[in-house]
Amino acid sequence: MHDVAKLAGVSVKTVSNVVNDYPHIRPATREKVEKAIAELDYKMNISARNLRQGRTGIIGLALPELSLPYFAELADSVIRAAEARGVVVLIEQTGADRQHELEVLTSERRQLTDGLIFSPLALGPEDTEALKVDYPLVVLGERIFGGDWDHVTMNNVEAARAATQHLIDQGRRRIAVIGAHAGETMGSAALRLLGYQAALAANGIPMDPSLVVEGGLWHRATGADCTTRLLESGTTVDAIFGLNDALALGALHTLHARRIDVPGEIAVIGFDDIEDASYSSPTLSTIAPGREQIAATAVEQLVARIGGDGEPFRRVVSDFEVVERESTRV
Amino acid sequence: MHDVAKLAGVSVKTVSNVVNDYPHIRPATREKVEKAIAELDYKMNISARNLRQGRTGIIGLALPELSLPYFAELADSVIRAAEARGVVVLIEQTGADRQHELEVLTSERRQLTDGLIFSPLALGPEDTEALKVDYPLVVLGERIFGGDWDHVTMNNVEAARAATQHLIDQGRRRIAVIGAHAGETMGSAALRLLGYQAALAANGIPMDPSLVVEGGLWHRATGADCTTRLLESGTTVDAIFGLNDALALGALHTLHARRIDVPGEIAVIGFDDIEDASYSSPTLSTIAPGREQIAATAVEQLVARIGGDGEPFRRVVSDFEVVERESTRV
DNA sequence: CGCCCGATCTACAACGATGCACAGTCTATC
DNA sequence: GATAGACTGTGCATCGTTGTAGATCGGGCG
Repeated sequence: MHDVAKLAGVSVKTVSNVVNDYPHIRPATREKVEKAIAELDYKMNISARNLRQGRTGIIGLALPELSLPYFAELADSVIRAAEARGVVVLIEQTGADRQHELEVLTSERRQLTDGLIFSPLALGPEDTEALKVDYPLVVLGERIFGGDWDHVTMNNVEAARAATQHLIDQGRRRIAVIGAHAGETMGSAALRLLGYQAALAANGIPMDPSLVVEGGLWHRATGADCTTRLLESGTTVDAIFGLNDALALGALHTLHARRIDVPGEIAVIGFDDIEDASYSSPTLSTIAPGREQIAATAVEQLVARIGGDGEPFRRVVSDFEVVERESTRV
Repeated sequence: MHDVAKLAGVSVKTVSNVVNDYPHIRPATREKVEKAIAELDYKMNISARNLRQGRTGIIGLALPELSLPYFAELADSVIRAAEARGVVVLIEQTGADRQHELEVLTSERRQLTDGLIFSPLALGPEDTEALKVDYPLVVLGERIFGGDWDHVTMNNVEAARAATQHLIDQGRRRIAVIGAHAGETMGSAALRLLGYQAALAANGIPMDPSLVVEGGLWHRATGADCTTRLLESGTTVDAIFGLNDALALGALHTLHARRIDVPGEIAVIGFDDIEDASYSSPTLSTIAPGREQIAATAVEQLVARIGGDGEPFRRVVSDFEVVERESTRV
C-alpha cells in the first residue's frame, strides 16, 4: 500500500480510502490510485486488515460430519449463502460427539471466525450454559430450545405429523417408525415421534409400541438394521416412517433384500429430502425441510449479528413440504 | 498479552516466548507467566500473529460442490487429515465451472490461506499457465498433468481396466460405458475410457461405439438419462460401466424403473465407492480409489510445502481396489 | 583473577492496514 | 464579503504479536 501511495503520489491513507470506497475522493485522485494499484498488481493484506478491524470475514460452520448427505448439502447451501454476503466458511466436524461439540464452542478457532453456525447433535438441555458465548452464534436444529441465542429450525412435529398423515391417507394403518431415541425429550427424534403420535391420535389409530424401533445414529446401516429387527419381530407392518432419509434408504435396502414390494406391501417415507431420495429404487417419498431457506436465514442472521444487530434473539421456523415419490405412491 | 506481562511482572516478549515454547526460560518465570495467563484467561490474538508471521494456519480446499457425495466424503477426509496436522480448512465450491475454477486460483481468498488443495473438473491442458502460482498448491485429479506443482492422483487407466476386466470375468461381452466425454484427451473420463478399451482389447473383444454413451456432468440424473438413451438405441447390452458411482446409481434407477434385472440381465459397476454404493438396491460394485490416502497425502504434502519444503514437485499415485457387490455378483 | 560464553530477559521496531483529528479548499448563505 | 459547513486529503497512533539486537548475570577456564 505504501508503494501504491508513492507511485500515485498520494498518502497511504488515501489509498486506503480508495480501496474502501470512502465517498469523498475526487475522481481524478481515485483514478490515479486505481491506476497505481493496477500497475503494481497490489492486493490488500487481509491479515493486517483483520488485526486492525478485529474481524476476519470468516464464519464457522460446525456440523457432525460431511459424509452425511444432509449435512453435506447443508454445507453446500451455507457456503453459497455466505458467498452471496461476502464471507467465507470454515467447516468443523464434531462427529456428533458431545465432548467435541462442547469444545467447538470454546476452541481457539473461534478467534479466527467472526461467528458460528452450529448444528449440534449430541448436546442436550443440560448444556444450555455452554451455549452462552460472547460471539455471534446461530444454532440449527432441535437439540436445545429457548436460550439466549438465535435459532433456525423447522417445525419437526408438524412435518412428522404430515408425513404420517400422508401414509394414513394411503390407507396404511400399521405404521412403524425407525430411528427413535428412547428417553429423549428434545431433539429431532423426540419431536418427530410426537408428530407421528399426533397423527395417529387424530385418526383414531392406537399406538403400538412394537412399531417403534430404536436406532441410535441415523445412518443407512442403522435403518437397515432397524428394519430387520422390525420384520423379525413378527409384528404386522404396512408402512415405515424413517425419521430421516438415511434411515429410510436403509429400510429400502433391507426390504429389497427380502424381496418385499415397496410400496405394494410396505410403503416407506423419509425425512430431509437429500439428493439420494430422488434416485433410490424406488424413489423415496420424504419431507423437504427447506434446506436452502434454513441456510440462507442462518447466514443472514449471523452476518447481521456480526454487523452489530442488537435485536432480541430470534427463532425462525422454516417451511416444509411433503414430497410424494414412488415409495408411497399407490 | 500486555496485561499478562504486567501481572506476571515480566516483559511482553517473555510472555510471547513462553507461549511459543522458547527454550531458554527459567522454570520459575515460565510458571509465573502461565499462572497469569490462566488467571486472566488470556487467548492469543491470532490475527496479530498472522500479520506478524505471514501465515494463517488455514488451507483452502477448492472442489466442484459438496452435494456430490464423492467430494463431500473427500472434504470430510481432508478436514480430518488437516486437523491431525493442526490446520483448518476453508472450502470453496467452483461448481465445475472453468471460469470459476480459474478465479479460485487468484482470488483474494488466497491471501487468507497458506496453501490450496485444488480439485479441478473443468480446467484442461490449456490452463497449465494458470496453475503456476506463487503459493503452495496441491492438485488432485487428472485434468492436467506434468506441471510445476504437486499432484496427487490415482491410476485411472488401470482402475478402469480392472473394473472392465471384472465384468469380462463374469462372462459379459456387451459392456456399455456411460458418462464419456467426446474429444477429451485428459481428465477422468478420457483416462477411464482408455482403461475400458484396454481391457476389451486384452480380451479380444471388439469395441462397439454404440456402447459408449456421452454424458456431461457426472450426476445421477445424467446416469439415468444415459441409460435410457442406451436402452432405447436398441443395441444389446449385458453390462454397464458407470464412469463414476453417481452415474452407475442413476443407471440402477433407470434399470429398476424398466424392471430390468440387475445383475441377471445387466450387470453394473461404478467408480469411487461413495457411501451410497453400499446401500443401493442392489448394492453397487465399484472401484475404491483410496480416498483417505489421497486426502492424507495431499494435506501432508501441502503442509510440508508451507513449512518450506523445497524438494522437486512430486506426483503421488494412490492405490485402488475393485469392490464386488450385488450389482455384478453372479 | 579477568575474560568469554551461554542462559535469561528486555526494549524497540516492525508486520500492513485504518480511525481519528485536523488542515486546507470550496461552495452556499446571509 | 464574511462565515459556516461540506469536500478532500494528510499524518500519526494503534491493533497484538514476534524478530533482532543487546543488556545482565554467573560460571568455567586459562
